[in-house]
Amino acid sequence: MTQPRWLDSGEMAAWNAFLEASHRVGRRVEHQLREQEGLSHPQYEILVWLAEAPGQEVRMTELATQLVTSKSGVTYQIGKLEKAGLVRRRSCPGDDRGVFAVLTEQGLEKLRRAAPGHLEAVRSSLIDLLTPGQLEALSDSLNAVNRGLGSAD
Amino acid sequence: MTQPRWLDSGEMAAWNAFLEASHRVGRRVEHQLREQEGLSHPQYEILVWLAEAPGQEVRMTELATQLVTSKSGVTYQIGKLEKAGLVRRRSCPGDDRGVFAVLTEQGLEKLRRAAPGHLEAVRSSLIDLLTPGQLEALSDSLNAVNRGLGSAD
DNA sequence: ACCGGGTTGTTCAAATTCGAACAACCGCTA
DNA sequence: TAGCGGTTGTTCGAATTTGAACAACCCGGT
Repeated sequence: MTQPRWLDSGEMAAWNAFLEASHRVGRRVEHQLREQEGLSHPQYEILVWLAEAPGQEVRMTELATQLVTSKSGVTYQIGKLEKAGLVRRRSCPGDDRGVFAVLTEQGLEKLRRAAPGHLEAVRSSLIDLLTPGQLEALSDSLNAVNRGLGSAD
Repeated sequence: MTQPRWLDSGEMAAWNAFLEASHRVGRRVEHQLREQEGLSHPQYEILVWLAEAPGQEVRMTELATQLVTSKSGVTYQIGKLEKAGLVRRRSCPGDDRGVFAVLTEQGLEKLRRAAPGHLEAVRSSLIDLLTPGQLEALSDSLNAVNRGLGSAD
């Protein structure tokens, strides 16, 4: 460890803004989904990823990677969604270890019903608070961050 | 509810980038603190807020507001920090309901030791991945978001 | 066919988070 | 001073998350 590399006031402000925004936005989105749709945000995200995947199915580990969460977390949430009939499990042909999470018809229906309210929450919590230029700049910056962190896990 | 206001591809990309960055950055920072300093991120944040406050003390509810978390969450974490000797509680003169969380000498020491590694993690997870221009743009955008959400809780 | 290293998904215990409920208290008003 | 709406911090149970440990499996080299 060499000299500590402190953050200047601008860098610190950016970090604090990032932290605060993460919490505030995450909180609002989770509340909306929970109260109006009876879904947690992780659950909703799973439904989205499944709906967009070919065959509406994704392997458990790939789901964990995409959602940036733990494997056990995915096991837990898929269990919940399965009990609710929104998702089912399918063993993976050609790999006895593998498990596909598959979106059910009910799951797709649930997603369709939940989407408008969720998107409205995303708008009011983030999108509509920014000018088009700000939004684009935000997107660019965060994409750079994600590119930087995606490789070095 | 009127017509659903869908997100265009740019808006959706921004939202996904925000979600992914929140998870990736939060995860890295939490890991670093946990592994190298034995602190959770919420705990570290509490120490920072206390250190910066006049008298190194903050009321419980104010702490919850600043950290954008729940009151019971603060009660829990302060309990942990108190057991570790990093924080102590002080009843609030003039308001028997009130409780101050006070940073101890040990707590300040802990913060001083933990800060360099934490800041290095913040750098490698966010700051150093962006150009100065990108960082400023990010800061501006997120500040706008926080201003928008700060009032309408 | 058989190892040996790597992968996959689950289980488990521990830690954390949240909101609702609660008791105690504050300040203001009649 | 008695009452009442609002605030404060804690407690409680339920839900969620995590990593480590694990059993089962895959695959390439021998």
